[in-house]
Amino acid sequence: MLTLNYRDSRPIYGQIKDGLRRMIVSGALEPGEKLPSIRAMAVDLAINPNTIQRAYAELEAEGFIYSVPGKGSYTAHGGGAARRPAPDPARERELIRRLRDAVAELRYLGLKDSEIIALMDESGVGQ
Amino acid sequence: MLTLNYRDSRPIYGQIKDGLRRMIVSGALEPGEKLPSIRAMAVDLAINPNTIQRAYAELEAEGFIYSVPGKGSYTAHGGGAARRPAPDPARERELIRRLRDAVAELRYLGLKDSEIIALMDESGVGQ
DNA sequence: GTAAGTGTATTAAATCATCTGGTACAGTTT
DNA sequence: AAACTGTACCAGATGATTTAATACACTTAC
Repeated sequence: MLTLNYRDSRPIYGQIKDGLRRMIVSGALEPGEKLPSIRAMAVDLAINPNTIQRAYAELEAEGFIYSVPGKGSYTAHGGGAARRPAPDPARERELIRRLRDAVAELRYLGLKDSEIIALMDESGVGQ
Repeated sequence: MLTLNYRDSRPIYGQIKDGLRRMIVSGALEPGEKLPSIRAMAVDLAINPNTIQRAYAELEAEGFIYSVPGKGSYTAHGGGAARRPAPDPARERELIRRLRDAVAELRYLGLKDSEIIALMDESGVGQ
C-alpha cells in the first residue's frame, strides 16, 4: 500500500501521512473505505505501531480519515463533487501557497504557463 | 528581509532557504543581486551564523546563489526568459509532483480547474 | 599596510523531534 | 472466550538541528 524511503529526511509518520492523503484526495481510496489497522500496517512496513498511530491521529485531526475505537479507521466522506467551504481555511491557504511556489519556480526554469497547465495532470486540464 | 517562525516545525535553515528561493524565483531579487552577508543576516535574525552558512551553502549547491570568498554571496544568473534544460532534473520532477499534489487536494476540496488556474497567481494566468 | 568585512571550515556541546519498545485499557467481532 | 481494534502512556535511544567558539584566507576601504 505504501513504501518508505529511509534516505528521505522527512519523518516516517510524515511520509505515511502524505502517502495516504495523496491516495485519498486523488480518489485511489474511496470515501468510507476501510484502512489497514494500525498494527497491520506497522507489521507491513516493519515499523513501530506508535508511528502509524501518530500518522492516523494527525490525519483524523485534519479531517482526511476517521477512526472508531474497536472497529477500525476509514477514509472520510467529504470533498469531491460540490464546492464547499474548506474544513480548514488555513489548509487551503497553504495549498494555494504551495501551488504558487511550484508555479513560480517552474517559470524560473523557463516553462511557459501553457506548459505548466499541461503538467497539472497526465491528460491535460481545462479541456 | 526574512522572518522566522519558531512555532513552525521546519528547521530554521530550511525556512531561510525557502524564503530566499521564493524571492529569487519570483523576481523579488534580481539575478546577480548581492545578498546580505552571512554574519549580517545572522545578527538581523538573531541566530547563529553557522545556520545562515548552511542555508547559503545548500542554496549554492542547488544553483540558486553563488558565493565568492572574501566578497560576498549573490543570486545566480540564469532562469527567466528562454526555456532551457533544468539544471537538476530531479528538482523539476519534484516541482511537478508538488504541483500535482496541490492541484489534487484543491480538487478534493471542490475547486474547479478554472478556479485553480485563476489561483496560480494574483492576476490570473494564461490570458 | 592596517583594519574591517567576507566566505569557509572545524570541533564540541546542548537541545529537540523522532522512533522504538513495552504495557495497558476498553470496545468490537467471531 | 479469543482475537482484533483504537487509544493512551512512559522510558529510552537515536539523529538532526542549533549554538558557541575559533581559525584561516581573501577582498575592500582607509
